[in-house]
Amino acid sequence: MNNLKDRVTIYQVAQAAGVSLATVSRVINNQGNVTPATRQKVEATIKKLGYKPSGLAQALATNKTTNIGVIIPSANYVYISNLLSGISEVAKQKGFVLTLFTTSHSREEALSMIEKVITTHVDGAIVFDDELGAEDIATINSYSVPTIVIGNTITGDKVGSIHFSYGDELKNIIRTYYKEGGDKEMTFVHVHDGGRLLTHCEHCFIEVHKELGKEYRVTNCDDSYTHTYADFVEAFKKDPAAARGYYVAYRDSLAAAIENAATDAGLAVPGDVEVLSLVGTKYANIVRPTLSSLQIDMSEVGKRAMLMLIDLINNNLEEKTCRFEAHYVARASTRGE
Amino acid sequence: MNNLKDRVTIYQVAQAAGVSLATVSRVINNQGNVTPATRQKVEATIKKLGYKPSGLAQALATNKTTNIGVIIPSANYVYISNLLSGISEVAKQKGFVLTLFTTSHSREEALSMIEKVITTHVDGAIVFDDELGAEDIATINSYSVPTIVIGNTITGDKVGSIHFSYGDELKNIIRTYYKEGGDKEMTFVHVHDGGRLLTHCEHCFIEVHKELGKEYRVTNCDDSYTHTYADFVEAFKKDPAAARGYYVAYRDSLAAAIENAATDAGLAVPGDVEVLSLVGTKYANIVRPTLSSLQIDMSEVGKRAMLMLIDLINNNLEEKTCRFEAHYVARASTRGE
DNA sequence: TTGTATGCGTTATCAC
DNA sequence: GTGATAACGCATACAA
Repeated sequence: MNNLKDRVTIYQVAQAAGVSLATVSRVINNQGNVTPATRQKVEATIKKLGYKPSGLAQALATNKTTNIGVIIPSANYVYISNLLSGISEVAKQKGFVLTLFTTSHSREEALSMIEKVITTHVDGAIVFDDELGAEDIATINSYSVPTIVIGNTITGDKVGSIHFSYGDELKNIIRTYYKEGGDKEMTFVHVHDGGRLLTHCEHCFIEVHKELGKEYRVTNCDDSYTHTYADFVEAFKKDPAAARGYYVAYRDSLAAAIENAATDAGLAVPGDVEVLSLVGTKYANIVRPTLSSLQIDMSEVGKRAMLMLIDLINNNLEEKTCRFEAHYVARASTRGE
Repeated sequence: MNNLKDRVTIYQVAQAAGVSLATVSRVINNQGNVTPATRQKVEATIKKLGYKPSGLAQALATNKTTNIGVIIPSANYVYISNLLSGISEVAKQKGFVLTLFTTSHSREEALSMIEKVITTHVDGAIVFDDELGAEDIATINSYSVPTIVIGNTITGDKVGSIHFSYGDELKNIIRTYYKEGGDKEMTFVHVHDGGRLLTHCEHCFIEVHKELGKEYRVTNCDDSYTHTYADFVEAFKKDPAAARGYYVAYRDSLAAAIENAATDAGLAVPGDVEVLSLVGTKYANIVRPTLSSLQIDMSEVGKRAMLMLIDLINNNLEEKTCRFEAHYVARASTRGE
């Protein structure tokens, strides 16, 4: 259990080099006021002893960890790892390190993770959890640790946010579809605990249908390719006539499950079945037929979030909120011209 | 910059509750020897003041962070996020937090990350970096921070390892292919900086071909779906006759690029072109034709790594090394019966 | 049961 | 230029 016991400390370096620990500290931090001679002497013994300063003690003394807390749902979706990858890239470049806190689509867990983030003493945090509401952001704000919330519009003194414009774009797609003669009934494929982005999209989906006076369906599916595929194959085979429709799915793999099910059930895509993926990734382009999708470059979102956070930490953040437009890419899974 | 300045300390709680800070500390850590009355009093003021203990100070005092350093290549491949997800799950369950260090397929960077891990004062580390060699593991070992290395067989006093049996299984596949009448020439699709796992596979690929006295090809491709797809489409269209072959690709998306290119160039899969993916994920089952692949459940690998690490930290690790078998799943992208 | 004193490994403010 | 010394926020052995 004494795994860190044999750690070389600054004091041992000082003793071995025959100087005071203050001098060693100066050498480490590249501060002036130290003779080249003694500097070399100290640096030599540092190398000899294999000394590495304790980030812990440094952080305690300076009140600065170079540590960013990242709260994300544990599910390993491609778009989340893209986000993480973007955050990570900028963080590394700017000298920060990421501490990961994963939640499982539950508001309570997200809140408890936020508390954990506080005790972990991070310089800032990036939160991507769909379950968080306004009052939760207020809680975060009250801790006064700089935070960027992704997928929300709420801001605060120490809280900035990035949100997505999925709803409007989805509405446009649907309006255009009917206007250009689309005649299939649309089905929104709902996922349990999909988060507020999905809820928002579903809300918009229903709204625009009511506005247009069109019929629509909402169906549930499991958040797994395999299950969804099996369920739809069964449904499609049981009643091919009823299968005909335009399906709006949350993610690529779910959308792919539906189009694969259709194809394997002998239905034509997009002839009989059209499919739209809301959160498209590079896989929208890999599966066949290629998936029409709404796309947001989550890696870019991650980079932006990290940059905003750094500004927020330095009290330099001008625009506290930032909007990412989802843009529609029509591919082969829907009709188009 | 004084973002943490207004943090409530244990001392303020003690003062507000009219007790000594030692008592507060006892309450926090649920130690006995404290009257229910004072306990309640302290807990009340903790809640009132919104006190959260500083993990930093705790770690410094106890010489224990509950922090695991994870070194992975920054590339956001699905199999890596699966690994991370597995690690994360067990870590959370066991009360550890993950600090992420990303590298970019360079040995130097991996080594510098290891140094960073040391200063970050983690309780243990999990390293998944294909570029690390034996001497590097020795370096890790010298810091005596418990470490699990994934993708390597080397161990040390404080170093355990998990390795994969890709090579043998790949050789079996190739031998079986020829034995059962497979007549296509095989091409190993090489990726620059693909890491030692890829190198190992390539080595085995060549070895078994020499053993069998068969011709083979090795070609380079870019580590990106889009580029690889474009390159292969061009090549396939230019010379469809030469295109005929069995291609061994590193990952699903690369393999998918090849089979999509073949299909789109008017070639039949697996009639004219057969494709095998070395590191299969769930996407092997989603793309069409489905991809024959070697599979290892990276999430399971992650879980196991974390469990081994915990044992290592507690000096309880019996088997310092562990082997994961890659198993072959024949799907529609290769001939089979 | 509770309080006091010391140490964890640094940085930073002083004197010298 | 260099060396004592006090923080940083907490845990803990020891004393009361």
